[in-house]
Amino acid sequence: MINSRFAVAVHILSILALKERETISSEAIAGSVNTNPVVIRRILGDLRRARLVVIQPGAGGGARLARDAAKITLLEIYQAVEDTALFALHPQQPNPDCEIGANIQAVLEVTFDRAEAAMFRTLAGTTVDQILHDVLNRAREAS
Amino acid sequence: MINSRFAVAVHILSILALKERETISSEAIAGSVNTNPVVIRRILGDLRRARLVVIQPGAGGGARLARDAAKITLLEIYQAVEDTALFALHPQQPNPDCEIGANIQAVLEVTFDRAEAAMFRTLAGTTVDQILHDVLNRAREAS
DNA sequence: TTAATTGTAACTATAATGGTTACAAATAGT
DNA sequence: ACTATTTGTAACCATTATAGTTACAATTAA
Repeated sequence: MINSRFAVAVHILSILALKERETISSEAIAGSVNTNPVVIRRILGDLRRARLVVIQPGAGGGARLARDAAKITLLEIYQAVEDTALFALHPQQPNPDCEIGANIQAVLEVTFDRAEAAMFRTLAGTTVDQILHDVLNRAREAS
Repeated sequence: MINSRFAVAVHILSILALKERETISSEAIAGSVNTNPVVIRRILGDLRRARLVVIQPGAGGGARLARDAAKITLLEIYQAVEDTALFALHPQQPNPDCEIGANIQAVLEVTFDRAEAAMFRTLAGTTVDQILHDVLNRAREAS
Protein backbone atom coordinates (compact mmCIF):
# COMPACT_ATOMS: atom_id res chain seq x y z
CA MET A 1 0.00 0.00 0.00
CA ILE A 2 1.16 3.47 -0.91
CA ASN A 3 1.45 5.43 2.34
CA SER A 4 -0.59 8.43 3.36
CA ARG A 5 2.08 11.00 2.48
CA PHE A 6 0.70 11.16 -1.04
CA ALA A 7 -2.87 11.79 0.12
CA VAL A 8 -1.63 14.43 2.55
CA ALA A 9 0.51 16.07 -0.14
CA VAL A 10 -2.50 16.42 -2.44
CA HIS A 11 -4.46 17.81 0.48
CA ILE A 12 -1.72 20.39 1.17
CA LEU A 13 -1.56 21.54 -2.43
CA SER A 14 -5.35 21.81 -2.59
CA ILE A 15 -5.27 24.18 0.36
CA LEU A 16 -2.53 26.25 -1.27
CA ALA A 17 -4.55 26.31 -4.49
CA LEU A 18 -7.60 27.57 -2.63
CA LYS A 19 -5.61 30.32 -0.91
CA GLU A 20 -3.73 31.39 -3.99
CA ARG A 21 -1.08 34.04 -3.48
CA GLU A 22 -1.40 33.77 0.30
CA THR A 23 1.40 32.28 2.35
CA ILE A 24 0.10 29.45 4.56
CA SER A 25 1.94 28.20 7.64
CA SER A 26 2.55 24.54 8.39
CA GLU A 27 0.48 25.01 11.52
CA ALA A 28 -2.56 26.21 9.56
CA ILE A 29 -2.22 23.29 7.16
CA ALA A 30 -1.79 20.86 10.05
CA GLY A 31 -5.11 22.12 11.41
CA SER A 32 -6.91 21.00 8.26
CA VAL A 33 -5.03 17.73 7.84
CA ASN A 34 -5.34 17.04 11.56
CA THR A 35 -1.73 16.22 12.35
CA ASN A 36 1.46 17.72 13.75
CA PRO A 37 3.01 20.69 11.89
CA VAL A 38 6.33 18.85 11.61
CA VAL A 39 4.66 16.13 9.56
CA ILE A 40 3.44 18.84 7.20
CA ARG A 41 6.85 20.54 7.05
CA ARG A 42 8.51 17.27 6.09
CA ILE A 43 6.13 16.78 3.17
CA LEU A 44 6.43 20.46 2.21
CA GLY A 45 10.19 19.90 2.07
CA ASP A 46 9.69 17.21 -0.57
CA LEU A 47 7.32 19.45 -2.51
CA ARG A 48 9.79 22.32 -2.37
CA ARG A 49 12.64 20.14 -3.64
CA ALA A 50 10.34 19.09 -6.51
CA ARG A 51 9.71 22.79 -7.23
CA LEU A 52 5.97 22.46 -6.66
CA VAL A 53 5.83 24.98 -3.82
CA VAL A 54 7.83 27.99 -2.71
CA ILE A 55 8.50 28.40 0.96
CA GLN A 56 9.07 31.64 2.78
CA PRO A 57 10.93 31.14 6.07
CA GLY A 58 10.65 33.39 9.09
CA ALA A 59 7.86 35.33 10.70
CA GLY A 60 4.69 35.50 8.60
CA GLY A 61 6.23 32.85 6.36
CA GLY A 62 4.77 29.63 4.98
CA ALA A 63 4.11 27.95 1.66
CA ARG A 64 2.47 28.86 -1.61
CA LEU A 65 2.21 27.15 -5.01
CA ALA A 66 5.21 27.56 -7.29
CA ARG A 67 2.91 27.66 -10.32
CA ASP A 68 -0.71 27.54 -11.35
CA ALA A 69 -2.75 24.70 -9.84
CA ALA A 70 -3.88 23.71 -13.32
CA LYS A 71 -0.25 23.00 -14.18
CA ILE A 72 0.48 20.64 -11.30
CA THR A 73 -0.43 16.99 -11.87
CA LEU A 74 -0.90 14.28 -9.29
CA LEU A 75 1.96 12.38 -10.92
CA GLU A 76 4.38 15.17 -10.07
CA ILE A 77 3.13 15.11 -6.49
CA TYR A 78 3.46 11.34 -6.32
CA GLN A 79 7.02 11.46 -7.56
CA ALA A 80 7.85 14.25 -5.15
CA VAL A 81 6.88 12.26 -2.09
CA GLU A 82 7.44 8.62 -3.14
CA ASP A 83 10.84 7.31 -4.04
CA THR A 84 10.45 3.54 -4.09
CA ALA A 85 9.12 1.43 -6.95
CA LEU A 86 5.43 0.51 -6.74
CA PHE A 87 6.03 -3.27 -6.60
CA ALA A 88 8.57 -4.96 -4.38
CA LEU A 89 10.52 -7.88 -5.78
CA HIS A 90 11.61 -10.83 -3.60
CA PRO A 91 13.02 -10.05 -0.13
CA GLN A 92 15.98 -12.36 -0.95
CA GLN A 93 17.53 -13.10 -4.33
CA PRO A 94 15.85 -16.22 -5.76
CA ASN A 95 17.93 -19.33 -6.40
CA PRO A 96 20.14 -18.64 -9.45
CA ASP A 97 20.52 -22.37 -10.10
CA CYS A 98 16.80 -22.68 -10.79
CA GLU A 99 15.58 -21.84 -14.30
CA ILE A 100 12.67 -19.88 -12.84
CA GLY A 101 14.57 -18.34 -9.95
CA ALA A 102 17.33 -17.09 -12.22
CA ASN A 103 15.02 -15.19 -14.55
CA ILE A 104 11.76 -14.37 -12.79
CA GLN A 105 12.87 -11.00 -11.44
CA ALA A 106 13.87 -9.62 -14.82
CA VAL A 107 10.51 -10.68 -16.25
CA LEU A 108 8.58 -9.28 -13.30
CA GLU A 109 10.36 -5.96 -13.61
CA VAL A 110 9.07 -5.49 -17.14
CA THR A 111 5.53 -6.41 -16.12
CA PHE A 112 5.62 -4.29 -13.00
CA ASP A 113 6.94 -1.31 -14.91
CA ARG A 114 4.04 -1.56 -17.31
CA ALA A 115 1.50 -1.68 -14.49
CA GLU A 116 3.14 1.23 -12.73
CA ALA A 117 3.22 3.22 -15.96
CA ALA A 118 -0.52 2.69 -16.45
CA MET A 119 -1.18 4.05 -12.99
CA PHE A 120 1.14 6.98 -13.64
CA ARG A 121 -0.74 7.91 -16.79
CA THR A 122 -3.96 8.33 -14.87
CA LEU A 123 -2.23 10.38 -12.17
CA ALA A 124 -0.75 12.55 -14.90
CA GLY A 125 -4.27 13.20 -16.17
CA THR A 126 -5.46 14.89 -12.99
CA THR A 127 -4.37 18.31 -11.74
CA VAL A 128 -4.53 20.01 -8.36
CA ASP A 129 -6.97 22.44 -9.93
CA GLN A 130 -9.36 19.61 -10.78
CA ILE A 131 -9.11 18.17 -7.29
CA LEU A 132 -9.85 21.55 -5.77
CA HIS A 133 -12.88 22.04 -7.99
CA ASP A 134 -14.24 18.60 -7.14
CA VAL A 135 -13.77 19.36 -3.46
CA LEU A 136 -15.55 22.71 -3.72
CA ASN A 137 -18.38 21.18 -5.72
CA ARG A 138 -18.90 18.61 -3.01
CA ALA A 139 -18.79 21.31 -0.35
CA ARG A 140 -21.45 23.27 -2.23
CA GLU A 141 -23.67 20.21 -2.72
CA ALA A 142 -23.42 19.31 0.96
CA SER A 143 -24.64 22.72 2.12
CA MET B 1 5.03 0.01 -1.97
CA ILE B 2 3.24 -3.28 -2.65
CA ASN B 3 4.97 -5.98 -0.64
CA SER B 4 6.89 -8.93 -1.99
CA ARG B 5 4.09 -11.44 -1.47
CA PHE B 6 2.75 -10.64 -4.93
CA ALA B 7 6.13 -11.19 -6.61
CA VAL B 8 6.58 -14.45 -4.71
CA ALA B 9 3.04 -15.58 -5.58
CA VAL B 10 3.73 -15.09 -9.30
CA HIS B 11 6.99 -16.96 -8.85
CA ILE B 12 5.18 -19.87 -7.16
CA LEU B 13 2.56 -20.13 -9.89
CA SER B 14 5.26 -20.01 -12.58
CA ILE B 15 6.93 -23.01 -10.99
CA LEU B 16 3.63 -24.87 -10.84
CA ALA B 17 2.98 -23.98 -14.47
CA LEU B 18 6.37 -25.37 -15.47
CA LYS B 19 5.77 -28.63 -13.59
CA GLU B 20 2.23 -29.09 -14.78
CA ARG B 21 0.36 -32.05 -13.30
CA GLU B 22 3.12 -32.63 -10.77
CA THR B 23 2.55 -31.93 -7.10
CA ILE B 24 5.23 -29.61 -5.71
CA SER B 25 6.01 -29.29 -2.01
CA SER B 26 6.40 -25.99 -0.20
CA GLU B 27 9.97 -27.01 0.55
CA ALA B 28 10.83 -27.41 -3.13
CA ILE B 29 9.25 -24.04 -3.94
CA ALA B 30 11.07 -22.43 -1.03
CA GLY B 31 14.31 -23.66 -2.54
CA SER B 32 13.67 -21.67 -5.71
CA VAL B 33 12.28 -18.57 -3.98
CA ASN B 34 15.05 -18.77 -1.37
CA THR B 35 12.96 -18.48 1.77
CA ASN B 36 11.38 -20.56 4.52
CA PRO B 37 8.72 -23.13 3.51
CA VAL B 38 6.24 -21.58 5.94
CA VAL B 39 6.38 -18.32 4.02
CA ILE B 40 5.46 -20.29 0.90
CA ARG B 41 2.68 -22.19 2.65
CA ARG B 42 1.13 -18.95 3.84
CA ILE B 43 1.00 -17.58 0.31
CA LEU B 44 -0.21 -20.92 -1.06
CA GLY B 45 -3.02 -20.69 1.47
CA ASP B 46 -4.17 -17.43 -0.09
CA LEU B 47 -3.89 -18.91 -3.57
CA ARG B 48 -5.89 -21.95 -2.52
CA ARG B 49 -8.65 -19.80 -1.00
CA ALA B 50 -8.75 -17.90 -4.32
CA ARG B 51 -9.11 -21.25 -6.13
CA LEU B 52 -5.92 -20.72 -8.13
CA VAL B 53 -4.16 -23.82 -6.80
CA VAL B 54 -5.19 -27.17 -5.41
CA ILE B 55 -3.30 -28.52 -2.46
CA GLN B 56 -2.82 -32.13 -1.56
CA PRO B 57 -1.97 -32.56 2.14
CA GLY B 58 0.01 -35.42 3.59
CA ALA B 59 2.97 -37.45 2.43
CA GLY B 60 3.93 -36.84 -1.20
CA GLY B 61 1.56 -33.87 -1.17
CA GLY B 62 2.02 -30.31 -2.36
CA ALA B 63 0.48 -27.83 -4.76
CA ARG B 64 -0.56 -27.77 -8.40
CA LEU B 65 -2.45 -25.30 -10.55
CA ALA B 66 -6.23 -25.43 -10.30
CA ARG B 67 -6.55 -24.57 -13.98
CA ASP B 68 -4.53 -23.87 -17.09
CA ALA B 69 -1.75 -21.29 -16.68
CA ALA B 70 -3.13 -19.40 -19.69
CA LYS B 71 -6.34 -18.86 -17.72
CA ILE B 72 -4.74 -17.33 -14.60
CA THR B 73 -4.12 -13.58 -14.74
CA LEU B 74 -1.80 -11.53 -12.57
CA LEU B 75 -4.82 -9.57 -11.38
CA GLU B 76 -6.31 -12.70 -9.85
CA ILE B 77 -3.02 -13.39 -8.12
CA TYR B 78 -2.79 -9.81 -6.88
CA GLN B 79 -6.29 -9.95 -5.44
CA ALA B 80 -5.56 -13.31 -3.84
CA VAL B 81 -2.61 -12.02 -1.83
CA GLU B 82 -3.39 -8.31 -1.34
CA ASP B 83 -6.39 -7.13 0.59
CA THR B 84 -5.80 -3.44 1.23
CA ALA B 85 -6.50 -0.60 -1.19
CA LEU B 86 -3.54 0.57 -3.26
CA PHE B 87 -3.52 4.12 -1.86
CA ALA B 88 -3.79 5.00 1.82
CA LEU B 89 -5.88 7.98 2.83
CA HIS B 90 -4.99 10.21 5.80
CA PRO B 91 -3.81 8.52 9.00
CA GLN B 92 -6.34 10.66 10.94
CA GLN B 93 -9.66 12.03 9.74
CA PRO B 94 -9.07 15.54 8.35
CA ASN B 95 -10.75 18.50 10.02
CA PRO B 96 -14.48 18.36 9.16
CA ASP B 97 -14.84 22.10 9.84
CA CYS B 98 -12.51 22.90 6.94
CA GLU B 99 -14.01 23.03 3.46
CA ILE B 100 -11.05 21.07 2.10
CA GLY B 101 -10.69 18.73 5.05
CA ALA B 102 -14.36 17.79 4.97
CA ASN B 103 -14.36 16.73 1.32
CA ILE B 104 -10.86 15.82 0.22
CA GLN B 105 -11.08 12.14 1.11
CA ALA B 106 -14.21 11.52 -0.96
CA VAL B 107 -12.55 13.19 -3.94
CA LEU B 108 -9.30 11.32 -3.47
CA GLU B 109 -11.13 8.02 -3.30
CA VAL B 110 -12.56 8.53 -6.77
CA THR B 111 -9.16 9.51 -8.18
CA PHE B 112 -7.34 6.70 -6.42
CA ASP B 113 -9.89 4.15 -7.60
CA ARG B 114 -9.31 5.24 -11.19
CA ALA B 115 -5.54 4.91 -10.84
CA GLU B 116 -5.85 1.53 -9.20
CA ALA B 117 -8.24 0.36 -11.92
CA ALA B 118 -5.74 1.35 -14.61
CA MET B 119 -3.09 -0.74 -12.93
CA PHE B 120 -5.53 -3.63 -12.56
CA ARG B 121 -6.31 -3.59 -16.26
CA THR B 122 -2.67 -4.16 -17.14
CA LEU B 123 -2.36 -6.95 -14.58
CA ALA B 124 -5.47 -8.54 -16.04
CA GLY B 125 -3.75 -8.52 -19.43
CA THR B 126 -0.92 -10.82 -18.38
CA THR B 127 -1.22 -14.53 -17.58
CA VAL B 128 0.99 -16.96 -15.70
CA ASP B 129 1.53 -18.71 -18.99
CA GLN B 130 3.01 -15.55 -20.52
CA ILE B 131 5.26 -15.01 -17.53
CA LEU B 132 6.51 -18.57 -17.75
CA HIS B 133 7.24 -18.24 -21.46
CA ASP B 134 9.14 -14.99 -20.92
CA VAL B 135 11.17 -16.65 -18.18
CA LEU B 136 11.99 -19.64 -20.34
CA ASN B 137 12.92 -17.44 -23.28
CA ARG B 138 15.36 -15.57 -21.09
CA ALA B 139 16.77 -18.81 -19.77
CA ARG B 140 17.33 -20.00 -23.34
CA GLU B 141 18.94 -16.74 -24.44
CA ALA B 142 21.27 -16.78 -21.43
CA SER B 143 22.62 -20.25 -22.21
C1' DT C 1 14.58 43.48 19.51
C1' DT C 2 10.80 40.45 19.51
C1' DA C 3 7.73 37.14 17.82
C1' DA C 4 6.72 33.92 14.34
C1' DT C 5 8.09 30.52 11.34
C1' DT C 6 10.88 27.00 8.86
C1' DG C 7 14.28 22.99 8.75
C1' DT C 8 15.88 19.21 10.82
C1' DA C 9 17.62 16.02 14.30
C1' DA C 10 16.37 12.88 17.76
C1' DC C 11 13.32 10.13 19.84
C1' DT C 12 8.94 7.27 20.59
C1' DA C 13 5.03 4.13 19.77
C1' DT C 14 2.75 1.29 16.68
C1' DA C 15 2.24 -1.58 12.84
C1' DA C 16 3.86 -4.25 8.90
C1' DT C 17 6.99 -7.52 7.13
C1' DG C 18 9.39 -11.61 6.61
C1' DG C 19 11.50 -15.39 8.91
C1' DT C 20 11.58 -19.20 12.35
C1' DT C 21 10.18 -22.94 15.50
C1' DA C 22 6.87 -26.05 16.85
C1' DC C 23 3.37 -29.22 16.40
C1' DA C 24 -1.26 -31.27 15.34
C1' DA C 25 -3.67 -33.19 11.34
C1' DA C 26 -3.67 -35.52 7.04
C1' DT C 27 -1.95 -38.86 3.91
C1' DA C 28 0.84 -42.29 1.14
C1' DG C 29 3.42 -46.30 1.21
C1' DT C 30 4.76 -50.40 3.36
C1' DA D 1 -1.08 -50.44 11.90
C1' DC D 2 3.16 -47.96 11.52
C1' DT D 3 6.26 -44.68 9.64
C1' DA D 4 7.69 -40.91 7.07
C1' DT D 5 6.20 -36.89 4.73
C1' DT D 6 3.71 -32.89 4.16
C1' DT D 7 0.27 -29.24 5.07
C1' DG D 8 -1.97 -25.61 8.16
C1' DT D 9 -1.43 -22.57 11.58
C1' DA D 10 -0.17 -20.50 15.96
C1' DA D 11 3.32 -18.18 18.39
C1' DC D 12 7.15 -15.62 18.52
C1' DC D 13 11.25 -12.69 16.88
C1' DA D 14 14.01 -9.11 14.47
C1' DT D 15 13.90 -5.52 11.32
C1' DT D 16 11.94 -1.77 9.04
C1' DA D 17 8.41 1.67 7.99
C1' DT D 18 5.25 4.97 9.57
C1' DA D 19 3.46 8.80 11.82
C1' DG D 20 3.78 11.67 15.65
C1' DT D 21 6.34 14.52 19.12
C1' DT D 22 9.80 17.54 21.33
C1' DA D 23 13.41 20.56 20.87
C1' DC D 24 16.02 24.07 19.01
C1' DA D 25 18.98 26.73 15.71
C1' DA D 26 18.32 29.71 11.71
C1' DT D 27 15.57 33.00 9.30
C1' DT D 28 12.65 36.83 8.74
C1' DA D 29 8.93 40.53 9.35
C1' DA D 30 7.44 44.12 12.01
